[in-house]
Amino acid sequence: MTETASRPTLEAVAARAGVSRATVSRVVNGGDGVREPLVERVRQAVEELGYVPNQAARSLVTKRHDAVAVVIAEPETRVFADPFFALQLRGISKELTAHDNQLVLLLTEGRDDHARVARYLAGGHVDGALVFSLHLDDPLPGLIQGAGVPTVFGGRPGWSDGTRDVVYVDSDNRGGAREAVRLLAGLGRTRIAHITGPLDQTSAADRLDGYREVMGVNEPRLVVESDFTPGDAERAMRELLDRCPDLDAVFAANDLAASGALRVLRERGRRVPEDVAVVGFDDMLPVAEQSDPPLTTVRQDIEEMGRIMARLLLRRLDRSVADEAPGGVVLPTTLVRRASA
Amino acid sequence: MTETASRPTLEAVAARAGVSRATVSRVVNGGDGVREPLVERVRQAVEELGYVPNQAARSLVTKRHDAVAVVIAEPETRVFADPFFALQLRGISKELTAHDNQLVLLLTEGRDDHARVARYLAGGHVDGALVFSLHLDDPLPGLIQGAGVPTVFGGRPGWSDGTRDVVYVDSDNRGGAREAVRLLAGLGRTRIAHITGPLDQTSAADRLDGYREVMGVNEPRLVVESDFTPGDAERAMRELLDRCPDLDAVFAANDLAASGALRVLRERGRRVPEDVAVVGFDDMLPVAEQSDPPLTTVRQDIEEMGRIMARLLLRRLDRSVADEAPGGVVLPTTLVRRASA
DNA sequence: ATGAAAGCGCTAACAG
DNA sequence: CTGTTAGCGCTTTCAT
Repeated sequence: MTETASRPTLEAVAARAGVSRATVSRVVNGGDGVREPLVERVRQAVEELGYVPNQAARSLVTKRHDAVAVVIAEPETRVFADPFFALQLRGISKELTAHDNQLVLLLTEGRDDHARVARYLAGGHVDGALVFSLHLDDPLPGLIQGAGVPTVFGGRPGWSDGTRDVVYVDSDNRGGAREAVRLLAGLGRTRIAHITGPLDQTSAADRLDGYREVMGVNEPRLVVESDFTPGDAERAMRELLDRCPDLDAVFAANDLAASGALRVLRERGRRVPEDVAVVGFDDMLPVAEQSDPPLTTVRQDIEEMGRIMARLLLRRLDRSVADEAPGGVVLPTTLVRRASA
Repeated sequence: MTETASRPTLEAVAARAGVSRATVSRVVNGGDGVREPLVERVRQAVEELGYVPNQAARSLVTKRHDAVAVVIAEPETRVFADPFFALQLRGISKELTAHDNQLVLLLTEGRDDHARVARYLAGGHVDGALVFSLHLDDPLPGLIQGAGVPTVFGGRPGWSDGTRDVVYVDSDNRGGAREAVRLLAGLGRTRIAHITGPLDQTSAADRLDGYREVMGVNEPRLVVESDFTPGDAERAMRELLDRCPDLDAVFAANDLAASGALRVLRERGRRVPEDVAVVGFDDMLPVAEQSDPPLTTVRQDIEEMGRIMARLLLRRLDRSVADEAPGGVVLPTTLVRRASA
């Protein structure tokens, strides 16, 4: 590794081009109001010296960092077992880089990390934050709001039931669930069970709400709480089958859970979809397409969600004044019909 | 959002504590050579004002950023369909934050992005880079080496066959493959097929090598190239079955491919493991444990790989001089026995 | 052991 | 239009 040999500074470029630092700075930052011949000379010098602006110095004066933090708070390891965040990150990354912003990733694993993240955000290293707070009781969102950094949340934060002016992007979990259950009902199924996700997450709670809205009557025997994992969904499915041997459909809160349900159904000799129709949620391709039978499911465009979060934040950062639509953006879902229902 | 109200500076703390900026700086950075009573007073002032050092200002003088870039070059979307990178990121993140370093994530999607990444790295925003270069012909690694940033690679880079002094961390793909095939052979299987990964990736190539080493004879009819996805693995499995109807085992280059193979085997009426034994690679839990039957597979500790990469890089950064063991670190794999073989 | 002062590399008034 | 001049907030000699 060659010694970094202190990269050239503005000064050096200026000398080389025979102009002042200010002029070089102008050219480097867009070249407005500098006459063509000079611009050209400076460009040349920049090229020859391989000049790259020092971001630290720039930030020091502009107070801009062109960087945003992505905070993923996830106590459970589960999250990394599905491609959810990966997709979201990709969407975010695309949008951010399209606007020359860097993505600083902050993964948290527990209470200690919370303090660290709060400190980091308060330290003004980044211009804004994109936060995924999945749990109702998560203290992180509060800390972050306290840090005074413009923030957009991924998923409806549980603690902001309408009042606070948080900005968030979410899928239409409730609407999607309604669609799923309506499909099942339209198929003539009458005993439609629901395997929920962890109800301390708004996405799971909203899906349950959607289910209930369509079902009308509240039939607790048809609902069992689970945790979005296939393993626990198997347990849930068994419980459901024991309680209601005559159920003829199940709406699982996500595809992973649906795949667990499918397994139990097969093991118990129920044919899908003939005896029991199954609908999942997410349209996580590797799971939904590869399950047996392939899953009918509610698709949400995760990558797009990420992109929109980034876009919202960037817009907020641009117009320095807080403006327009503080609330939430809710993305539509679409039903994807495959073999399981 | 309250106006950021310009955070307190060192100056402010100094005033408050009745000392000089230099003293505050010393305390903030460890407090060596400052007498107890003063240290206490400064600490107090820092606390009261909620002072957080401005990283940009600090970097400007120290030329240190306490940040490292993680570059994930992935032309294919496939990668995000499995939790591989997520796990690796988590390992990296843990190690990095344990040493007060930030993680800047750079995702690339094509040629344009390469230039951008190279520029970013050359721009000296980060102290080092962790790079995942999975393809033989990837130009990125070269660009990065050119940028003169200390780098550790994830996975053996294809272009560095022994010569260049690259640092990398990899699983023992070849050894793991050998173990898998030996198990199958030990089970009395004699016609062991192999579904490979994309052979322009060293991991896939190494696994194939391991397979061949144990098989001894080169029997091309038993090997078909695939791409790590379940869908294409199905195609591969069918081809294999057509060419060698009497095969009695298959070693798939990863769990996803194994799951595809399993599906075709079932569809063709072959019992697993009675008729055909199957072994995968990765031990990607949601896939390996949930497949039917559960997969016997070669486990690699992805998270640990990430952690070690970070550790290596951090060590490199500490001792400013290039020192010791430049080569590669190869992590052992372990065979996990489940029902499929 | 502490303080004074000199920049780090850049942008942003302000002159000219 | 271009150059001059102040700093941005911090670390780091160098005195004291």
